[in-house]
Amino acid sequence: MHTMTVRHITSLSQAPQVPQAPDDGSGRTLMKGRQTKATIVNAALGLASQIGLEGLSIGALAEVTGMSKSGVFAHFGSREELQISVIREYHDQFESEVFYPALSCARGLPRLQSLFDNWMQRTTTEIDSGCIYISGAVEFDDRPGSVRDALASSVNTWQNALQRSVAQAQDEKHLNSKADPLQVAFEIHGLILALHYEARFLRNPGAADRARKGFSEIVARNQV
Amino acid sequence: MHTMTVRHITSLSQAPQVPQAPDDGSGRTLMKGRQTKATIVNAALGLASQIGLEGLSIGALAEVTGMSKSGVFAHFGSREELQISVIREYHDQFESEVFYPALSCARGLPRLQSLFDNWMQRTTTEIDSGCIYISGAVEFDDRPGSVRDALASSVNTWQNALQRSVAQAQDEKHLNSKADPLQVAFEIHGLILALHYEARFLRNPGAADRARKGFSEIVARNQV
DNA sequence: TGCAAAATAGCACGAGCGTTCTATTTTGAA
DNA sequence: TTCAAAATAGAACGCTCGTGCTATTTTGCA
Repeated sequence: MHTMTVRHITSLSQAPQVPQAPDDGSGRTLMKGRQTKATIVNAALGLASQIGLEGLSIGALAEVTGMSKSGVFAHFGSREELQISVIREYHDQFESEVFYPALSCARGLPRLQSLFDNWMQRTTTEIDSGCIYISGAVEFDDRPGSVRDALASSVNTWQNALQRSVAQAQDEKHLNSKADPLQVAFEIHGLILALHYEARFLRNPGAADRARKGFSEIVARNQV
Repeated sequence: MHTMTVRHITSLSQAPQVPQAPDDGSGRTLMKGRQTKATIVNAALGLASQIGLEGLSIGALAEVTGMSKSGVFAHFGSREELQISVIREYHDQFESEVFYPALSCARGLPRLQSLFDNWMQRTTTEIDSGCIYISGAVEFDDRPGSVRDALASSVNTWQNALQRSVAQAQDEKHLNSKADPLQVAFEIHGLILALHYEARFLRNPGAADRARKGFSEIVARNQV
């Protein structure tokens, strides 16, 4: 039927593609699509935490959010873009739960201790929920592409922040100047990974205490 | 039709299960199915190391071995049983590459050092190939079932062996009797996990050296 | 050498996947 | 209140998956 509706052929310089800024907080001028997308990404993060970024499926996501598959899909254009959105969301949450709060502690050892405490707090939560920095690493460790790149970049940002904090503790003479920030960060990372592995997979009790003990030993060994 | 052969993974020497002993070496009396199954399991282990136990597909396995899907399938009866066979094979290889060779070193610190060296050697290889004890942990950390059980049981066997070796080093007065074997094993495990994560996923150079350095620090701290 | 049993192949099934195309509903500025 | 644009739904596609059936080939003792 009357399919030949003549399209309005406008000029090549189109109207703004992503129509005006949503101005997130104040309600109005915020297009509904943005909030829906945020809802989807949050649901996706919850799903991906448990079953992994690779286990994430648009069908399951549609069911959880009460939308249609194509409705969900349209917000991302591809599964990869959805996965990247999830990584970005996790990155933001990690930053605001672990990194930023520690900035209110004094440079040096206090801040390093705070970074570790916050990280422990987050990891303890993730014993139940799962962690996409850990599961994603094994899912994408030899699967090149934009998802892997986004994940690695995000993890690297955090690792660098941790290493900087160790170096600052050296500057403040809280830690021995002979210590190697890369070495210290490596060992701390190992404690977190072992905690996640032994508590979440093996369900061994006491893993959190061992991680904390390990951290204090690392600090003690590298103190001036 | 299918007899459930739930074999005990933790036993050191497993008796041949169903039809009479294959007498592996000499050719005769060795049913062809057994060698084919061994071929499949080996191919499956290679595949699973790279893409994970969950990524393992019977179709891909059939292609790799030049068989039909149903031909491959018939040897296992289910995908789960195939995954468990792979875990068993990995367990055996790990035992004979990491655990048994260390038994020729003297009880105590020499044997513990040998266990760690062999483990490092194996993990270094797995930076390229992948490790199903690590990838499997995140794939099955909240997916109950026989695959998870087999994996956890296998990992626990190794953890116990490691802890025993630490305790023996205390008996031999090589390590401080105040040390906690669980704590020491936890920290060593963390070093291996960090090595795998940072070398395989992040492609950071120098991770192996940092793991070795970490081990020697743990030993030094717990020495009498 | 014969022949049951074991091993393997061929085929089809139902389900779930990401994605595309088109139609419909909803939105929000003019 | 109007109406183009944005958001969402619906249906269909080609694909791969694990698994179940039935045929065919191969094996290895009698």
